[in-house]
Amino acid sequence: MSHISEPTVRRLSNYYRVLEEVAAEGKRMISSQLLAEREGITSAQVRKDLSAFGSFGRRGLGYHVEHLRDEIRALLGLDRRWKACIVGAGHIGSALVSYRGFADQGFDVIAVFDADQDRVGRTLEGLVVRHISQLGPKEGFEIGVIATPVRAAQEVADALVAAGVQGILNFAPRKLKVPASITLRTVDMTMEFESLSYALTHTSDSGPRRRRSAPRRRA
Amino acid sequence: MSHISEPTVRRLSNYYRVLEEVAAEGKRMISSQLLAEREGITSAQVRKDLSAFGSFGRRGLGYHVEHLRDEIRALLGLDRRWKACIVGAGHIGSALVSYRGFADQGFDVIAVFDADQDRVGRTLEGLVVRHISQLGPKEGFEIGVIATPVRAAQEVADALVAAGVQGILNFAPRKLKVPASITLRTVDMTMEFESLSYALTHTSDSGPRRRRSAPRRRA
DNA sequence: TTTTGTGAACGTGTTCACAGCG
DNA sequence: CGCTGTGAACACGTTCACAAAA
Repeated sequence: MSHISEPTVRRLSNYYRVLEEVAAEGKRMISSQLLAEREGITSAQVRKDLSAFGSFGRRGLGYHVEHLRDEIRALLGLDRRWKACIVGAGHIGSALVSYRGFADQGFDVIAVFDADQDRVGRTLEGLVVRHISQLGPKEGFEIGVIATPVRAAQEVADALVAAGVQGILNFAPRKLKVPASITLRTVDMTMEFESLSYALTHTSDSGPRRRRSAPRRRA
Repeated sequence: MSHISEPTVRRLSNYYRVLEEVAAEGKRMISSQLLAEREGITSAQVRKDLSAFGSFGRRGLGYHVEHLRDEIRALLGLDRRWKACIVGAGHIGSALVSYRGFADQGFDVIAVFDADQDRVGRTLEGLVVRHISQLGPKEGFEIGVIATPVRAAQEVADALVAAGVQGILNFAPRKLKVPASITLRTVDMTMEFESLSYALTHTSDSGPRRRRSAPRRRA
């Protein structure tokens, strides 16, 4: 199974959700063609992705829905739970603590930290917000979630690494530096806003109006 | 400037943030090399990206920080404001209404909708939550943000399109169908969780433990 | 016949390396 | 000399097309 590309893992995530739906609909088998249609991709892509992990299908029949779903669940590591903490009890941090999807995917949020004394001591979903200085290796956090303002993000990342986490989910719009042994995923909403803004500016109405002078051509 | 790839636009977003920082530090010029280092990419990538839009640099000197920052701001369409509404006043929706980054990037959230009568009438950041049935074309929303549970997402997307939005920012973990003329960007946290879970499962400790029986080889 | 699994062909995005210009 | 702008080379991911299996 050598090396798996990032896009493949992301699509695996999608297949998993589709398979859950299809299983709920009671379908027993599904072809790569049908899976592909739900995702808006080609059937060859689906087969390539899946074949990177093994031979899950049966020629002439397709894939067994529940079996494939369970295989993918295991591949994604969703058949176990992770001990997670959230740093930052502001708007986003609070929303994340309450977010059902976290628990559903196997993330147990067992602590919330913040640097602001006004927030320390408050209760969020049954968890008392603790001061960031209490973040340490004793509680065995495996995953840390960064939901702080940008300026604090790198410092918090360092603290999480020192506390022994293996993975970090970063919601601050900044590229963070972590040791190679730590897995980092960043959810950068700012980038999505700007990508949307770009697309809206450069489609339909009036096009990419050039400010000042005439359009230059390259030599 | 023909066609610009999605990755290029995303990096433009990053360059913009770096340039804001560098400008604040008082630096006048910056080379593609230095810009690249901050992003962890190659200098050739930076030059290729920028040259797709014009010749912003000076050979032997580099790029003028403030000038380049302003050019990119205009390219991303950040030199204007967008009228936006948020649908879903739950945890995530509430967090987004309060999110500073929205306003900073030129998004003016001027309305919040929800389907739940218990939430309708509440106030979020000075905005009264209104019932989803009031979502219509009269207020001239240009961008709609979906912050509802998955099951409502497609229906809300349809309603936003009917209300005349040009772009949709979707926070529900589902691939939505919208007309080709509408720009859709999805922030799928679930996918990031799962990608993180995958990475953690397949690195370091014990590797990708195979459940049941021996690994099959392909024929 | 249907549909998978996969080598080969293709296309797209990244990196190299250097000509060109300040 | 320093650094940009860019064609050419390269790497990587997607799609094609078909042999193999049910």
